[in-house]
Amino acid sequence: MLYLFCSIKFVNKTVNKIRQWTQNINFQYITTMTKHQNNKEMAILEAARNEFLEKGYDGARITSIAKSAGVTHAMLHYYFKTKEQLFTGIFDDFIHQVVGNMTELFNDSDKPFIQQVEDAVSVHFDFIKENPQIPLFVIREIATHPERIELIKDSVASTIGGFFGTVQKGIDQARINGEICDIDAINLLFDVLSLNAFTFLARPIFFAVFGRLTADDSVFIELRKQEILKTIHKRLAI
Amino acid sequence: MLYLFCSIKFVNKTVNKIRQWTQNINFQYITTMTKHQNNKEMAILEAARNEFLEKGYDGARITSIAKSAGVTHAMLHYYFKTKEQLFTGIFDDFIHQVVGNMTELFNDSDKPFIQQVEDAVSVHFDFIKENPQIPLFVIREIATHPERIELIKDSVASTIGGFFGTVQKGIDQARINGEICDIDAINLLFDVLSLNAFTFLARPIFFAVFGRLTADDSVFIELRKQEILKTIHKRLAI
DNA sequence: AAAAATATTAACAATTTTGTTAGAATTTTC
DNA sequence: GAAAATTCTAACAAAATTGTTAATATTTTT
Repeated sequence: MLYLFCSIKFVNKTVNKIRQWTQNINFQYITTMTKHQNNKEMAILEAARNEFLEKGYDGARITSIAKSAGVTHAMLHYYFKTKEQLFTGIFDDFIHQVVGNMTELFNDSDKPFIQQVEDAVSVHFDFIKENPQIPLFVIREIATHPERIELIKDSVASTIGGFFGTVQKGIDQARINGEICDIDAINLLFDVLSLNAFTFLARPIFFAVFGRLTADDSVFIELRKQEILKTIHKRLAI
Repeated sequence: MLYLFCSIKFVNKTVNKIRQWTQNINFQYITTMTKHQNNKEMAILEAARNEFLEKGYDGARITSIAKSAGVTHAMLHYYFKTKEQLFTGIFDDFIHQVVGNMTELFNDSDKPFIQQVEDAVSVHFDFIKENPQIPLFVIREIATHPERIELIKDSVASTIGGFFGTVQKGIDQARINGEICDIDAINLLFDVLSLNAFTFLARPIFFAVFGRLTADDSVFIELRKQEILKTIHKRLAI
């Protein structure tokens, strides 16, 4: 769960031992932290995750996070030097979770390509359904602080790049087999991402306006999923 | 442009004359403000609009707005009592702009329904292209402050409700004519909104990751538009 | 031109928010 | 069990942020 991320406390500890402190130590190459090794630190991370997801960086409050975690805010500054640093770790974590989920969507199988795509759409939809705040979180933070994406650009680009290549190969082969019509990988994936993510981006507004018309939140979400599967299916069909 | 909105100064002025001050005076029924009537007030509104669009309510700063507008922040509090009040006016304005644009998408014509839809998709896409920050702005503010939608819920719901009815009638008739396949208005409009809005929601991320692959921002945007038109067309085709 | 209304400024103030520090308490290491 | 490292607390502090106020300048009305 926690990629590229460990606390200042952990770095300090490590550094005390190995005596190699630098300000910009590369977190990636330090052994990842054992979970539940430290209750308070984990409580802070959990609280910070929720606070940042819900309110974004600008709306989040260090004191509010500390209160949720059941610690003083001085404690929070002890484990994580600044708000920015606490945020960066959590942000990187989400980015890798999103990218990781995407790149695992296609698993080699003998199924027809159109079926593989539908499976991927379904898995992706369910992932966002389980993590409905992530799309807005990522979009909002990149939009308000564009410089943040620089930190992860290269690592993400290569991962995603390979993934797009895989999908494009699948498309090319399916085209040769006469299974699908013409489309390129980027547009197909952008369509899927748009339809799936926007369902949950717009949900609060939709239910504020149309709540009285629809029986139930989950009923509408399931209807959207079926509609998206149909839309993508028809987009690929010859 | 400015719906349901006038400044405290203007209300004060009006109230001084008509001697009918109440705290919750209904702005809607006060004569709308003449543009350019007051340079400083307009400069504040313009600056606030940009600041809120760019940074959201939580990230926006009264002093920053005042500086952009070339006035002291005391001046800003003179025209608009609080940050919240300044924001509310601008927010309402955006909501009505978005809803207004949507409800004007379908104009009665003799064209085949599928062509009417494609025209609407194109107009809607271009609207967001001209106002690319609005979708994130609205989604973000509703997500972080859900109570705000209550202020406009009823007025918006009825407007949108009527619009959905119009679209549904068009669908029903086109179905009878054998022009399109089965779909309901809400899903169709949600599809269009998803594909169009997400293009611009994801653009900063997309270009951070894939910028090097694509020649130009505007080229990609145009490609997306064509892809969306194709996707909606195939979704409706029998 | 006098009076009234409106616009503007500068200084002040309350609160929030992030961050620090010195020292005490606890745990770990030797 | 002594020394060292660490965890933790309470109080402090600096800066940012929103908002107020009293006095002054300007414009509008009569």
